[in-house]
Amino acid sequence: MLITKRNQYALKAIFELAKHNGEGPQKISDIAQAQAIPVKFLEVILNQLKGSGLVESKRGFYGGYFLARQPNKIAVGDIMRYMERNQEPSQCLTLLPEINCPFKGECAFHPMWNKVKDAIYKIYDETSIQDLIDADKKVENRQ
Amino acid sequence: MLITKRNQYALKAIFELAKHNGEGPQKISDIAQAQAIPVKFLEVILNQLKGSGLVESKRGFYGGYFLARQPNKIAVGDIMRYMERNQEPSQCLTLLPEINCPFKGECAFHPMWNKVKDAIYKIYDETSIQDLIDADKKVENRQ
DNA sequence: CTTATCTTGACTATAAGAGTCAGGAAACTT
DNA sequence: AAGTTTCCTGACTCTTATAGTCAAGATAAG
Repeated sequence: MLITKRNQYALKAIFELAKHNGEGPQKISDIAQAQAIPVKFLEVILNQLKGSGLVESKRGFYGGYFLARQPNKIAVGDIMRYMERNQEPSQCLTLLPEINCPFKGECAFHPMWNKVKDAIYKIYDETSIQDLIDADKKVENRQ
Repeated sequence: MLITKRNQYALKAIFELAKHNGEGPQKISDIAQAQAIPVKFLEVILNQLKGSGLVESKRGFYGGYFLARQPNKIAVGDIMRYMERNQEPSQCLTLLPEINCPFKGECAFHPMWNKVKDAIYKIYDETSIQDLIDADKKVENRQ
């Protein structure tokens, strides 16, 4: 599938943090519940996300996670790019099958794959977390 | 990954058929060799592709596969759309994780996913098999 | 009637992804 | 200082989509 669960969860977690931006650290368990993410899995993901510099954490009693920047300064593309870079097992899972191509840079399909990749990231980069929050509020009001 | 091997193979097979368009039926084994695809797997894929109406086949001695339309009348999007529709096991593999979204049509991410999907298919639909052939020729000339 | 080729459905294998477990380390509370 | 809450970490298992194979059958040409 285009977007792994892991990446979706990363996005949702940051979305949830943005919702409570300025309210101090948010607990993993709360984020997990709000976004329907398995707690233990989310621990792993958020911990991984710290490496991106997009989120920070605090341990102990009133600990939790919080955003390192304002939601309007975080693009979906920032998250996706980081998560794709950090796919451990192999590189075969990255957005496009560049590695599998037996003809490498010379293959006839490459230009098209690149266009696709660019088109996807154009949208990701145009969409900030704040935009998603705004969209979310609209949906809520409609109900 | 964004594009499964199966879908890549489907695209490559049709690309290969287009290269020899007008020369009569092409054998599966030849296509497989030219495009580095496991023969038995390609048998399955090409057979599946018949359902799309993009390719036709002929059995027996001088049998094989051939295109049902001219390469400039086949868009990559035609192939991709058909292959995505025919992913058997579950629908979770389709291009975007719509089914997995616990908030269905109301979720804040949906508009973005749809934009991404549209952007991808825009490129797929703008690219004909003939375009790929032309790109391929250019690469060959450069060498 | 023999050979080359596609046809078909069931089958197995692999690997990526999803998710868990158990224990450890920091920070706050009392 | 002791106890609780929370994040941290790495190794581990489970699931399932995807990849690929097998074997027997059908059709067309020579």
